[in-house]
Parts: sequence; structure tokens; C-alpha cells
Amino acid sequence: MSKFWKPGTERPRSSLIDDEEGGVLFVSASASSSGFGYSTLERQRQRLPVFKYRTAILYLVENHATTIIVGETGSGKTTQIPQFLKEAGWAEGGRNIACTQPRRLAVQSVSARVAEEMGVKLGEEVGYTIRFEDVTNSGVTMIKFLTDGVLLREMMDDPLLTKYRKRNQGDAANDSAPSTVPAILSVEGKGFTVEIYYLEEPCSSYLQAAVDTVLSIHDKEPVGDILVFLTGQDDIDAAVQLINENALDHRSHSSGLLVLPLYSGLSRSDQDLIFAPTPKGKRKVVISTNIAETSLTLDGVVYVVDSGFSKQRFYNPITDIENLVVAPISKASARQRAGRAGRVRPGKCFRLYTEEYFMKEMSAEAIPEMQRSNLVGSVIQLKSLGIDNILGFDWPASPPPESMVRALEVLYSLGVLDEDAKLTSPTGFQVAEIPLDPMISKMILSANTYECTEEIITIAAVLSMQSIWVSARGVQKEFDEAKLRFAAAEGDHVTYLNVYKGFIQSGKSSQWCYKNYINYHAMKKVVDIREQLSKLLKRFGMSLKSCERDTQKLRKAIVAGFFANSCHLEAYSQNGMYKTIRHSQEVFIHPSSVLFRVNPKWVIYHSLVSTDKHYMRNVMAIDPDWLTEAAPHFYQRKRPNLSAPF
DNA sequence: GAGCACTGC
Repeated sequence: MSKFWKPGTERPRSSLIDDEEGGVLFVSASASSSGFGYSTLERQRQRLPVFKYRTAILYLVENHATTIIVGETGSGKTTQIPQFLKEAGWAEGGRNIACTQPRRLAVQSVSARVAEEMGVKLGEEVGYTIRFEDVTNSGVTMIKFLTDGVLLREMMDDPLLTKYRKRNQGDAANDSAPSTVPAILSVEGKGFTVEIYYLEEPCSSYLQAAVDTVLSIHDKEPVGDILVFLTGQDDIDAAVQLINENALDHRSHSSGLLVLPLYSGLSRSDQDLIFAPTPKGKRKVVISTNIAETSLTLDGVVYVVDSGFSKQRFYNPITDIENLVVAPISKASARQRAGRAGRVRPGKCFRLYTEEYFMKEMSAEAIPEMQRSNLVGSVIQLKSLGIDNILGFDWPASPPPESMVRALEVLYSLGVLDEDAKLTSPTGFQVAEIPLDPMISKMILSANTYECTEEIITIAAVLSMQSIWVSARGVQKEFDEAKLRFAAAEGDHVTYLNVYKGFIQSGKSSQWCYKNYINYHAMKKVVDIREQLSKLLKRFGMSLKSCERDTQKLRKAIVAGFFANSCHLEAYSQNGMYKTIRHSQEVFIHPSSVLFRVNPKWVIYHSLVSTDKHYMRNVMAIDPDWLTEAAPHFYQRKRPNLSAPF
């Protein structure tokens, strides 16, 4: 007796999303469906504009606000919103609109430049704030905002906002919130209904359940593509294989299914298979991470299979380590996933968990990103806005105090804040102006002293990228060999320089990238970011200088930013175990690093990722003397015996 | 011997 529901036969109970959501399934799924741009992938593939967010903002402007601050996800949109509002005639007449990124929005203010452009005084009270608590899942918040008048009202009744509204009571327009679903919804049209199916009882393996479900849908349901949400690459590849094998076992399935994996690590051409029209007589099955939850839209999906899990990042401020763990998704996410089935016609969503679980145990929303991430970037933003009392600050979603303390410590040790926790000049102010991780920014500024800015901005650009390599499963050997052509004894950072040089020498050739297992699109972006960083440095009055072959100079500059991430190889370690200097955490060099199995005695890393072990990513060999040279305050205090023999 | 997903200038 199967544990799983049988589509069309014994569905335990079904409910419509409509019932839960008060009428509309969803309108806008992702931050990128803002009406101003497209998600990176969709922009390149489909070139389809979306007009959703824009309408919503206009609605607010026309009906409520005196001053609006819109949290946005990208600089493109951030600059386009004021522009479009200006065109619509709303920038004048006592209405101020400013746009900023969500993290900056957290401080209820805007950057000086934006403020100046929009005529908003920093620190001025505002009428309304449209905010997204979670950058990564901003789609979740936007659904509320766009689709549901009730939730919109709730948002406006938020005490934080009410406070500001009271101050603006003189304005006639903003008194009452709309009592019906705003008209913008009819402009957008609505999604189709999606029937929800649950398991009768919990399953022991969601992977197996997903496979069974897909086969069962294929057996019993009418045409329409299937989208399956799993957690990561391993599970996805396994599921693809299992479904193909099972389909072979059953003659009836053998010709009908086209099973495709989808995750960000796939090469562009593999990802593009997803968008090719389904061949006649075939049913497409896409097994995906939550990249398909908000970032990518697949037309033709009628059935969604939701495992109820995703990989999520959690930051532990005590150990300063980010963990990547498989965790249950929120109800909001579950609805978002289900909504993927109702884009072209009414669809069905099969949830691989019980209804009771959904109702009673699933949390309504994901934990706001602000509460589970490293706050270094946000804190420096606050500081640069002149907000000094970080701990007493009225955050939209209060982060753990430990995170704030940790962030202050890091900034202090970087020399960005002084003993009174004020921005230092010029370093602090300059770091605040570079829109990268403060450690990278500090590294860039130090490169001026070490005369290697040419090289460092290349490294900074590559480090801000996910990865410049293409995923090469199945051709591992070739991939490793290709990588060896660039590998530098100093480590990953210098290796990136070699890749960049090769790319430039090839005339930025995509063919060259393909041959060397390098992500062409990532490299194009590196060139782009690099260009912008060089402009920024010029504004600081720094000229680009190259250290030529003297890698010691640039390694010292890197250490000036990343000295806090230093590790020492355990003396008798057989398996390449390192310990961090700060917390004696056991860490290992990530297998993707060129220093994997090389294991130099002393290294610094760019970031830690924790799955089954703590892995250092982007690793560079150092001389420990550089640590004391770069940060005597930091190392003398923490480790007085650093000069002991290593 | 391993990689959830976004973004900024």
C-alpha cells in the first residue's frame, strides 16, 4: 500500500490556495518582476517586460504617501524608480520619493546621493515605507504587498509606519487604507487557481516520494509539465536518474518523459534546455532548487511537486560561521512554489508533507535575512548615515545583539571605526562608499599603499562573483587539468589573476572560456565590476598601479583586509585540518580551491561555508608575519605568542 | 573531493 496520494483517486483533502489568500493566487513572484528590469536569467533569455511593481508604487504614491522610500534589490531599479515617478509627474508638489536597497532601507534612510537627487533630507521622517524584510525571499513580501488589500492594510498599520504617519497627519490623502483589494490587481490580471494535495502520512524519504509522485502524475494526469522542488545538486541529480530508470522499467513511461535538472551551478547551455519547447508527445519534468521559486519562471508548468525543504543559510554570530543546511520551508514559500503551477492554466500542487504539518508546524514566514546574516555591511551603512547607536536602533527586524557586536568588532579591527565607534577618516568613509563587503573594500584601499590596485580590483571583482568556473560534473579530470593551467602556488586569488589575464589576452573570447571550463558570463561581469571599481578609486584620488610580478605586495594587501580569517595547519593533521586563529575552529580547505591537498602552513580565506565540515573558500598562503604587520592591535591581543615557532 | 538563491558599483 503506497503511502502517497494517488492523483485523481484518493486525495485526502484538497484546498485551494484561493481560500487561504483571500481571492488572488499571486501576481508578482520575484523581486525581479518589478516592472523595471528582469531577473538576470530571464532578461537574457526572454526579454519580456513585467509591469507590476511599478503599478503598485504608483498606486501608493497617488493614494497615500507624502514621502515614500522604496526598498529595491538592484541599482538599476533603484535609479529607475525615481526616474519613472518623475516622468509620471510625482517627484514635485511636496511628494518625495527616494529609493534605496533593502539593507539600506533597514535604516529607514537613503544614501546621500539618492537623498540629494530626490530632495530628501537624511534623517527626515517619512510617510510610508515599503519594505522587504528578506532580501533573498523578497518575493514573499511582495506577494503580500501586491495581491492582497488586507495585507497591504496590515502593513500600513505596522506600528513603525503608524508612527510616521501620525507625524504627517496634515496631509489629506493618506488617512485611510483602502477597504477593498486595490485596483492594481485587475491591471495585472490574476493567477490561476491551484489545487493543493497533501500526503496522507509523513514520508520517510522525500526523494523517493518525489520520484513516485512524478511517475504517478505522468500516469494519471493530463498533459502539462512538472516542476519538482528539491534542495540541492546531489538530490536533483539523483532524482533525475531515478526517474529515468523507473520510467524505463515501466514500458508505458519510457518515451513520454523529458527529465531535466536545474540549479545555478549548471552551465548556461544546460540551463537553456529548460526553456526549449517541450517536444510533441513529451512531458517535461524539471527538477529544481528554489532557483525556480522566484528567480526563474518556467512557462507550461501545470504540476508542482514540493518537497517542503530548501537549503538555507544561517549565521552564527558567536562562531562567525555561516551554515548551509537543509531546512523546512515556510508557508509563504510553499505558497510561492504552488503558485508556479498556476501561471498558464489551473494547476495542481503535490506537497510531500501532510496537511496537518502545513497547518500546525510550518512557520508562516521565513526568518528575516537580517536575523540570520552577518551584519557588517548594514552596520557600516548605518554609521555612514550618522546613526551611532546601533544597539538601540529601531531595526525593522531586530537582529541578534551578538551579530551587531560582532559586526562592530570586525569594523573596529579593520580600522573602519575608531574607539568611539565613529567612522575613521578617510578609511572608514571610503570603505562605506564601496558597495562591497567591508573586508574586500579594505583590501582594495590597502592596495593603494602596496601599489597593486590593478591586480586587487580584479581579485575583488572575482571574489564578488559566485564562481568563475563552470560546473564540470562528469568531466572532472578535464576540468581539474584546465584549472591547473592557471593554478598559482600562492592560492586562489593569484589564480584568478591568471584567469583574468588569459581572458583579456584571448580578446575576451567565449570560445576560450569554453575550452578552459570558465564561465564566460561571469568573466564579462568581472570586467564590468572591475571598470566600476577603477572609477571609484579615481574618485578617491587613487591611480591604478600594477605590482607586475611581485605577488608579495598584493598578498599583503589581501591580508590587510582578511587578516581576521587566518588559519594554521594543525601540526600533526593527517587530513588537512586547520584551526582558525580567532576561535580555534576546525576548518578545511574546500576541494574547489587550488590549494586543496597542498595545505600550506598558514592561510587566510575569503569565506567559510559549512555543510558537513567547515570549508574555507578562496584560500591564499601567507607568511604569518604579515598578520602582525597588518593588524598588530588584532593579533597582539588575541594571540600574544604569535611569534612562537610555527 | 564538493557547490540553496539573489543583489550592489
